[in-house]
Amino acid sequence: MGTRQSAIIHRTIESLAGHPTAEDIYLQAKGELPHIAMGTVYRNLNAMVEAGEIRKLHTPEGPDRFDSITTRHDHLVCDGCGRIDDVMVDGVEALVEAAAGEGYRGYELEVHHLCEKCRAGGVPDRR
Amino acid sequence: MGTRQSAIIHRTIESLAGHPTAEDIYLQAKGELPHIAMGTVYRNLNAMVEAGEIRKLHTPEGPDRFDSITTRHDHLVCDGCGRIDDVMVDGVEALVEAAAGEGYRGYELEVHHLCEKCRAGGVPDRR
DNA sequence: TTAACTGCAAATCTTTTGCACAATC
DNA sequence: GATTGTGCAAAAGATTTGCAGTTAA
Repeated sequence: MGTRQSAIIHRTIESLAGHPTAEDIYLQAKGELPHIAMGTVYRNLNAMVEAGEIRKLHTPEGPDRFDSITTRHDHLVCDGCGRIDDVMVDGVEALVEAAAGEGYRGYELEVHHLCEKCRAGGVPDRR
Repeated sequence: MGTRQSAIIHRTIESLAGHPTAEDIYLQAKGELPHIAMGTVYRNLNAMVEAGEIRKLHTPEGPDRFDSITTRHDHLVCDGCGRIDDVMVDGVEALVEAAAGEGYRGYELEVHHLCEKCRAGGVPDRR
């Protein structure tokens, strides 16, 4: 079932907490398979997104991030350090569905805040 | 008050309906000022975003888009053709605020659907 | 005149792709 | 043996940036 690289990439994205970038995954995988190529990582990641196994997140600045949790959840983005946490905002779906009408397919909700660390450290927010 | 280019860029983004890309704005502005440079467009656009005069939208594929409407509103994205419309989903803010806690700064809600045209035309959705 | 802004082109960064070779079925 | 996937390197796409020259205050 699949190649060595594919297995490693699957395993890696599961093991990496948070929302790793393709490069995070690449570097991690390189530890196990030093000749693995960036292109291979992207190809596999994209295939997994296509298959609905993982999600791709687009960030304001910097590279895309990948999310191995595919159950319904939202994201809490720190405008200071860029850190992304998972969060659940209940009750949104009904509102959205009503507004979208026919053809509705889903939604993405991004909550912005300044995390505790950034508030404490006086980190200037980036937007 | 500002340069000729800045004025044109301001005017252009106001006049362009929808959610134009930097290139859309560049091409339009070129009509008035044939030597205007892409870098100038980006620099001005970024300054306007910084100043809170416009918003920047990140799209899954393709370049960023700019939105001259800064009042609270959400986006309805067609997964078929990529078209972005404005939409209002009321009642979300209270839910989000409660979930975010201290440090809350705002949210972005993207509703995905297949627009009428794409449903009729049998356009395969892109995600 | 000084400071801010522009045009141009090159650089950067992220992601994709062509192709010859290797691994899998 | 045929197909599918990989490594490598080059290409592509979007955005930023250095710098010399221009424009605005």
